[in-house]
Parts: sequence; C-alpha cells; structure tokens
Amino acid sequence: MILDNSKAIYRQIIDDFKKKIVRGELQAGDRIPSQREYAQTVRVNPNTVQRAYREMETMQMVETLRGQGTFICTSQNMKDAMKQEMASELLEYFIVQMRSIGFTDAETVHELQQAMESKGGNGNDSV
Amino acid sequence: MILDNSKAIYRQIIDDFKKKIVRGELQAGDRIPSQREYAQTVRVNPNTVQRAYREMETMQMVETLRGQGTFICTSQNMKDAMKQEMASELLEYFIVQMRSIGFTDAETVHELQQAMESKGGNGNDSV
Amino acid sequence: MILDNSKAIYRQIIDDFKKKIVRGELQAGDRIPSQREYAQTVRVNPNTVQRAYREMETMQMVETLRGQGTFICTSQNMKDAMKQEMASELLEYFIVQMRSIGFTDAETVHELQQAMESKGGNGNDSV
Amino acid sequence: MILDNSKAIYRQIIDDFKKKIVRGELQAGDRIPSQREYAQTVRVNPNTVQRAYREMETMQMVETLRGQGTFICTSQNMKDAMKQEMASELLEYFIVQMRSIGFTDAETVHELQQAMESKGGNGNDSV
DNA sequence: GTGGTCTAGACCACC
DNA sequence: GTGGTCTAGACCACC
Repeated sequence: MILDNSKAIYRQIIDDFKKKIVRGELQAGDRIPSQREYAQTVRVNPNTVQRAYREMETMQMVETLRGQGTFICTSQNMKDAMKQEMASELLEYFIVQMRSIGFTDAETVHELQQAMESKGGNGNDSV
Repeated sequence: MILDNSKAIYRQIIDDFKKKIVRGELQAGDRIPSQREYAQTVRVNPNTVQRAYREMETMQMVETLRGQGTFICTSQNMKDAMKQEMASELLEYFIVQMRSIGFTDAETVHELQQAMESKGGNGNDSV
Repeated sequence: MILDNSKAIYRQIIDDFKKKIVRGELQAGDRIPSQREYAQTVRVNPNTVQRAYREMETMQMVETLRGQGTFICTSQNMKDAMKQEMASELLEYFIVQMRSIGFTDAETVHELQQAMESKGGNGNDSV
Repeated sequence: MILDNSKAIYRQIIDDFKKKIVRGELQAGDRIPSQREYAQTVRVNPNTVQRAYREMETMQMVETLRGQGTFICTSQNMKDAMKQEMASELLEYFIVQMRSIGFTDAETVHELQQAMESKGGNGNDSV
C-alpha cells in the first residue's frame, strides 16, 4: 500500500481495507496482518495502525481474537453499504471536477459512455 | 494551493495552473507570480517552482520575459486540448475505480445520473 | 568533451550528443553514460547533467529507463532534422562573419572553393 | 566585448581589435582606450590588457605615443593580411564542421549559395 | 526587481 | 547500480 498525505494515515489504512473487501480481495473470515507486521511493512508508527484497527473493530469490519489475530467479519449488508459509500465519494469527486472544467452534466454523461466503449466493456454487461 | 505527496510537487504546480486556465481563472496575457513569490507562498524551493515554470514554457502554456515575469500564452486550441486531457484522466480514474468495486458500466451511468440530479444541475442544462 | 563558457553547460552537453549522433558516432539503441559517470568525467554537477539528459528526453533524442540507463532513440527523420539545423547554424555564422569583414557573397563562395581544394577533398567527391 | 574561456583573454582582446579594424570600425589614427580604461570596462586584469597592447604594438597594429595614448596604425597591406587571416580561420572552421556532420564539399557549396540567397544579398553584389 | 544557471548534497524509487 | 525529486544557496544577466 502506498501512502500519501492527502488525508490521515489511519484513514488511508481503513480505506485500503474497505477497498479490498468491496473488491472481494478480502472476505469474511480472512486473517489480516498483525498490527506489528502491518506497521513494519508499511513503515508506519504502530500506534497509527492500532488506531485504524480499533476503528475497524468499532465499525464491525473486523474482529480480534486474542492470541489468534484479527479477522474480517463484514456482513453482506455492511459490504453493500461500504460499496455505496465508496461509489458516492467517487461520484461526488467526478461530478465536481467535470463541472469545474466546464462540462455540462449532459456532456459528462456522453463523455463517460464514449470512454466506456473505447475502454471495452467490463464484462458485466454481457449475457 | 495545497500540496500533497501523491505526485511530484512541480507536477502539482503545473496541474494547478492547467486547471486555472481551463476554468478560465487565468487567461492569455495574465501575469503569474514570480518564481520567488510563488515559492514563498507555497513554501517550496524556488528551484522547484522554476522547474514547473520551465516545463510550462516548453509546453507553450506560458512565456517568460527575463526581468519582467511569466505570462499565460495558451491558445484556444491548447485550452481545448488541456480540457480534454483533464477530462480523460478523470474519466479513466472514475471508470476504473467504479468497475473495481463491482459496478457494471450501466449501473455506473445510472448512479451518475442520479447523483447529478441530487446535487442539482450545474446550471448549464437549464433553459 | 571540453567545456567553455560561451553558452550554458547543459546546452553544450546536448549539442555534443547531437554532433555525435549526426556524425554517426552514436546510434539508436546505444547507451550513453549514466548521469553520475558523465558528471564525473566532465567535472560537472550531476544536476547539470540531469538537466541536459532530461531535455534530450523531452526532445526524444534519448529515452531513459529507470534503473537501467539512458539510450539514444533518434529516428532517421530526427537525425536529418538535427543535421540540417546544425548546418543552418554553421552557415548563418559563416555568412554573417564573412560579410562583416568585407567579403561579397561571390568572393566568399570563391574563397570556399579554393580552401576546399587546398585542404583536399573530403573523399565524397571522388569517383 | 564579451569574453569566453575558449582561448586566452589577451588573444580575444587582440582578435576583437582586428575585427574592428578589418570591418572598418577602427581606422588608422583612431585612438583606442587606455589600458587602464579598457581593463575597467571589460573587467579584466590590467596586466592582461598590457600584454594584448604590447603584442599589437609588436605587430604594428597600434602605436603608443607617450602621454597621448594608443592609436591604430595599420597599413592597407596589414589590413588585407588580417582580413585574409580571419577569412582563413572562418573557412577552416566552416569546412571542417560541415564535413564532420556529413556534407560533401559540393553539398556545402550548394547549401551556402542557397543560404546566401534566402538571407538576401549583402549589397556588394549589386551594380 | 525579474528569470537562468550551477553547485552540493539529501533522499527516494526501481533494478 | 540506475534515474527522479527536492532543498539550500550562490552568482549571473536583463530591466
């Protein structure tokens, strides 16, 4: 994972796990690295990792089993909510930026459809 | 302007000027801050600013008159090209991200149209 | 390579590579010295060499592969253009100087032809 | 006068006077600056200027009248010789460079004639 | 004041 | 090892 300073590091850590869960790279029951491990690989202060893990526990994204480690425990509902939340952020950013450089909403939709075609379908549209 | 470390500083400076030009905040003939001024306000080394300005000169976004300053000199063609380039980047990022979290292209278009409505038109669609 | 202060060092470096390419001493695919190596041999700051290399990259004279080095990548078209550009500079300088010391153009041509003979052909004129 | 370090400074000083004489900017009888004046305006060590002036005196390009200054004293013969010498240097350099970038002598002559035309006659060819 | 060049040296990413 | 970015600061040329 690559960190930047656009937002707090612990937030970036959480968002990274969210992405992996929504994308299906991590599933309920999967073990994630220990805080110590994680802190070492990402070169981040262990306290920062602890804060991220604690918040994920509060949100019920993960659960910690003493002596065993930390595990993903997202329900389907939670995954759906996270997916919608991430989509909202992407949509918000996309709309604001396109408007700010002078595209009308209609133009933006048109450009989007064209770009999707030229980039090839994502396979989900096929029968 | 706020800097992060997601990309090189000199690149961020260039992109910021591009945005301002495409948005019409800066027009051909406008003088931009001197290298030293700019460096002071964004707290960056003058050499870094100079690199950004030099590359903008190469791209013919600006022209510099020694002893006088640096001036915007973008043609309409160049503005159009920059607008399209910026749109392409936004589209690319948006499409890739939405696909990666499991939206089909059709769903993405639908979500976009809904989000646009709920955020209010951008004024360009109205009569 | 010998540096003087008639023009910027980075320009002299670029011009030296141009000459070598036009003369065929360097060909597409050839690796040129690393920035550090070059800086040491000509006793110049690595940053100055990097600026020269970077501008050559922009001009598409070379391409750089991070971690591997910098390589000549001039097309035949580019070589022809560089050759003509160098010739133009030489011609411009020669004509201006000869005129300034009082030679008519006809006299200059005559002097040139005489000098060529006395210096021996360049081998390309012979049968 | 602009100095570079391509050759010894005193040589550059002499050559500069030669040029001015051959071009007619300086004529026999004209007074040139005192050594002290010259050293100040060109920001050069007075000893260097002295060496240049002394050599010009030896060559009989100038003569120094005690208490009055230094004066140009070139004969027509000397001017012709200097003109020819300067031409030789220009020719030598031009021929070598054009050959080195791959022009045959015939091509060089052709390019020269074309360049002379496109730059307009020097006025000496007219009736 | 303005921009242009250069040095010295740090730290990073990729190989 | 390679190139890429950035800082700090000097000195120059043009206005």
